[in-house]
Amino acid sequence: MDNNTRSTYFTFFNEIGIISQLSRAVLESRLPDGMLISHFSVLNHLIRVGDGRTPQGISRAFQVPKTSMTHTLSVLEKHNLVEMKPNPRDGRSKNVWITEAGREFRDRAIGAMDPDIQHLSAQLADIDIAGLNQQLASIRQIMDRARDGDE
Amino acid sequence: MDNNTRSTYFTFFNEIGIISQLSRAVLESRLPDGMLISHFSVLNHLIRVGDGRTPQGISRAFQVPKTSMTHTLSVLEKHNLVEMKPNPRDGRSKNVWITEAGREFRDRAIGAMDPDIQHLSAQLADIDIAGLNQQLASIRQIMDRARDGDE
DNA sequence: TGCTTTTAGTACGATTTCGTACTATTTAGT
DNA sequence: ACTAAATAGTACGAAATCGTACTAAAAGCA
Repeated sequence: MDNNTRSTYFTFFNEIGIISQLSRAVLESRLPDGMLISHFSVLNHLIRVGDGRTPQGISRAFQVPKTSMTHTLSVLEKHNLVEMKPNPRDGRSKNVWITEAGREFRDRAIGAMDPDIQHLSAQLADIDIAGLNQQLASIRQIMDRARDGDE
Repeated sequence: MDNNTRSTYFTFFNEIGIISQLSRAVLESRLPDGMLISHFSVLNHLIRVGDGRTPQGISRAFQVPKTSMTHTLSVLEKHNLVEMKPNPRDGRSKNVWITEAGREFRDRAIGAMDPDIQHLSAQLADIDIAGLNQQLASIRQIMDRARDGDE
C-alpha cells in the first residue's frame, strides 16, 4: 500500500484522537464530581438520536461491550437521569428514557463549557469549523457504514 | 454566547469524538490479545516525539493521571516493549526507552490496519485528508497551548 | 408446532483507570 | 546552608470497563 496514503490517514486519526482527548479533558473538568464522560455521552446520545433506545442499541452506537453499558445505565438510573422501562415489543429488552433531570444535567454540562468554547473560538477565528463539520460528518457516516458491513 | 457558535463547536467535538471512537475500535480489533489502545498509544507517542521521556511527561501528554501511566508502563515493561532507566538528571525520576521489540510491535500494529485504511481510502477519495490534517493540527496546537496556560 | 439459533440483558471475576496518601528528591527562598 | 514548597513516582483502595458464562425471550426453520 502507498506509503503516503498510510501516513496521511495515520496522521489524520492521530490528530483526531488528540483533539478528542483534549476536548474530553475539558468537558470532564466541567462535570460535577462523580460524573464521567461516559455518563454525559449517553445522555447526549439519547437527546441527539432520540430516547426510547435499547441498552444494546446504545452500546453498539458507542462500540462498547453491553456489560459496560449495563453498568453506565445503572449509574444514570441511580441518579434518576434515565428511566428503564420494559420494551413492549420484546420481552428480553428494555427501553431507556431520559428524565427531565437528565435533560437539565446535559444542558447544564454543555453550558458549563461556554467559557472554554468562547476562549477557543476567539483563537480559531480563521478556521471554518462549520465547513470541517460537513467533511467530518461525511467521514463519520462512511466509517459507520463500513462498520455495519463488517458485523 | 452565540447559540450558533456553541452548537457549531459542540457538533465539531461530537464528530471528532465519534470518529476517534470508530478508529480506536478498528485499531483495537487489530491488536493482539491482551494489548490495549493505551499500550499502543504510548509506544506510538515515544516514536512520534522521541523516547527517553519521563512517565510524568507522558501522562501529561495524554492527559491521564500519573498513576494510570505507571500502570500502563509497568505492563509495557513486563512485555519488554519499553525499558525504564533512572533519570541521570533527576533522582526522583525515570526515563522511558522503547525497545526494539516495542518498535516492531508498533510497526506491526500499524501494518495490520492497512486493509482497513485501504478500504476506507477508496470510499473517501473525494475528501482531502491531507488538507484536513493541516487544519486539525492547527486546532490541536491551539488547544494544547490553551491547556498549558490553564495549568 | 417443535427445535435450533440468535439476541437482550445480567452476574461475576479480571483488568484498567483513577483519586488519595505517602516517600524521596529537587527547587525556591532566605 | 537551611527550610519550605513543589515535583516524580508508587502503594493502595474504589470505580469503571471488559470478557466469559449464564438465563430468558425472540426469530428462523423443518
